[in-house]
Amino acid sequence: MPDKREQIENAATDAIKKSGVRNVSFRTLAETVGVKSASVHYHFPTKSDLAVSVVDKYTLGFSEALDAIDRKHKSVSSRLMAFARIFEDTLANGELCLCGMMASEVDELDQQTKASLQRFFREAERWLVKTLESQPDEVVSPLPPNELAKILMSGLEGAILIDRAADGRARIKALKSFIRSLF
Amino acid sequence: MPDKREQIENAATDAIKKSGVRNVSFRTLAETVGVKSASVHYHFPTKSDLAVSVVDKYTLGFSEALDAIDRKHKSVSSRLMAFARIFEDTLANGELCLCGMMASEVDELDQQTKASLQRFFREAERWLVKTLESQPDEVVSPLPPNELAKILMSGLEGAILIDRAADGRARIKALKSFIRSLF
DNA sequence: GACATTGTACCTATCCGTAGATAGATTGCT
DNA sequence: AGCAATCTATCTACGGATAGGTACAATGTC
Repeated sequence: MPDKREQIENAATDAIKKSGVRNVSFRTLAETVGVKSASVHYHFPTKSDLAVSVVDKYTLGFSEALDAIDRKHKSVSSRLMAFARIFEDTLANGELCLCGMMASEVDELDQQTKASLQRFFREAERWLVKTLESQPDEVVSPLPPNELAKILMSGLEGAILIDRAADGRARIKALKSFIRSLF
Repeated sequence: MPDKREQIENAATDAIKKSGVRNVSFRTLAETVGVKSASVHYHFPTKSDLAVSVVDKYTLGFSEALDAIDRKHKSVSSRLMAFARIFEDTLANGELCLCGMMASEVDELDQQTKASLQRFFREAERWLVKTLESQPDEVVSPLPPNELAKILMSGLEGAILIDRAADGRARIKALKSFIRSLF
């Protein structure tokens, strides 16, 4: 059993992916991990502290997943498909990408949390650009890697957003078709 | 000055586009239009009633905007660019598409509201398919209209979601490049 | 035309639940 | 003894929702 602190972070991550920061309460979080809400405040004095920790941890985990993709897959196309599969799995869990969800709440986030959030998208897109540039001849598209990366990221975030609301997975499938069409 | 009822709907629409249904309160809404919260409950007994009305009204307005596009633009490419511009304008206002925002809250919506929400995406994508099929030779893509429509819709929803969080408009621009690349 | 009835659109006041946050006592490990 | 982690108890705030009342216009009836 990990630290209570870590359990709280994990519970918060799950809850936020399902219904956002606003819907996560210290009380519910506390019940989930079996402590009192005051104890949650001990580890994370304010909700903002919790949000920043959760985003940073998520970004780290995402980054590690990308490293794992680089190790397991060698072609650009299989790397991109593996990238898409991360989103597909998230959708299968009835969740959104944590940062996609929090992006919808950006109006209510403080500067620190927002900065962490922006870092997530920057890093994800940076990996996509790096991947697309690694084998320039492999990709057949008139669009530069820089723009393709943003199209893919936006498309995948939007796909799970809509598919989840529509109780389907037609959009994530379409995004995978799009990736295949690039090769 | 329109009906109070309509004023309430409009105020709710604006507020939801900025920070979601959860963040809209009967009290704030009432203050915005200059009545008491009980009066808002008079027009919309529950929050769900309000949400359904707002989504349906938004869908109607969106549909009318698409009709206007059909009247003003004749080529597929200019129609799609005009479609993208709807999202671009929304982003410029610091807002999300009302239904994109509500899609992120789908866990907390009741069945009626969810059904209305799904109708919005169905209709928007139906227009895209119809538009893409209207001049099959004009579009150069190996992907079927059906999938292209979902890619475009997901991409645009995701683009404004991320761009708003990132204080930029790079992603909506990339989506417009994508549309141009289809011709 | 006059009077009673009903409906519309608001009001004041209040209920009950939940939110984030804090103070201060308690426990338990080293 | 001292520090970390947790507790109990409580505060203030705001949330949706409801009860019950008022003013006034519309409608129906004699």
